[in-house]
Amino acid sequence: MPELPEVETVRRGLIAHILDRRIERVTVRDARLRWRVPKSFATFAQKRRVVDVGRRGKYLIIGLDNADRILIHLGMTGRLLVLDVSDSARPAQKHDHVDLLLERGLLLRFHDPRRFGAVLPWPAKETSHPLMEAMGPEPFSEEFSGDYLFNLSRGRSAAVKNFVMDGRVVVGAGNIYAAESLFRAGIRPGKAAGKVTRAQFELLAEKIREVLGEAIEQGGTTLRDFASAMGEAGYFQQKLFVYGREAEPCLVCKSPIRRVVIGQRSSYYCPSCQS
DNA sequence: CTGTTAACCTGAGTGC
DNA sequence: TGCACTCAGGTTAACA
Repeated sequence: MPELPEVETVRRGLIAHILDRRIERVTVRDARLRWRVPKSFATFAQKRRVVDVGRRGKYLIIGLDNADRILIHLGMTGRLLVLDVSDSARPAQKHDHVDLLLERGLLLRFHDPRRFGAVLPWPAKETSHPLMEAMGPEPFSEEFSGDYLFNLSRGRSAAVKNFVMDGRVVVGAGNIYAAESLFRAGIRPGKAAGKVTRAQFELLAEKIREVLGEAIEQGGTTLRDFASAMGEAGYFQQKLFVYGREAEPCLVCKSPIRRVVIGQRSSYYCPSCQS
């Protein structure tokens, strides 16, 4: 479900609710996520106060008062729900895998039908986390630029769409936003990364930032089940030019949008606007 | 090193 | 209704 804008939307939603609250109790109903939630997790998180809600790529990083951190990844279908215990006190539903009961009657609940997500401890004594070591730059960082993409892509035969979706190249561009960025930059998704010109990468880097930025402003893209922490839908889907629009007319030139599979993922593009 | 593929898992939708 | 099949916002591990 979530690419960078959705994770950022969740992060912003969480800040208002969980910051400065103590974690009273942790319940792990099903530890079988992308990686097992370790047995030690409850002890690790309990009695700690939340002092920060950060993000790196698509990972949420919940900072605790002893400098330990909780890593959360939403995978494809993960959701984090902020529930008011006193008013709803809903019993756990199917796929409600992890609960963090916070002080003053708030419940942070991790729900994930496909279990591609993750909830992991990240102890303070471990400076870097193995899952983040090889991670590429944030799209809004100085480091990320057309030159950066150009230099890194020389000699690479992989499709440019796979290239920008590779988290080691740049974080945050998933299947939707990669397609939308490539459309706005006028580049076909299947084009070899090594054949994309410097000028094209300059435009692409700009469009990636533009698309991600607009999506964050719109509260993310809601296709099936994305909702912010408070259950609000995102609205960026109304601004999608190509994603999920196979055979529909291009919003710019009316040519039918094409769908092709690249790297096992559906890829959408306009054969006339993109070359 | 680069590139490709299978795999992890459940649910929704479609066509017969 | 039921069944078989395809597809889905992510990422890693294993292979060539």
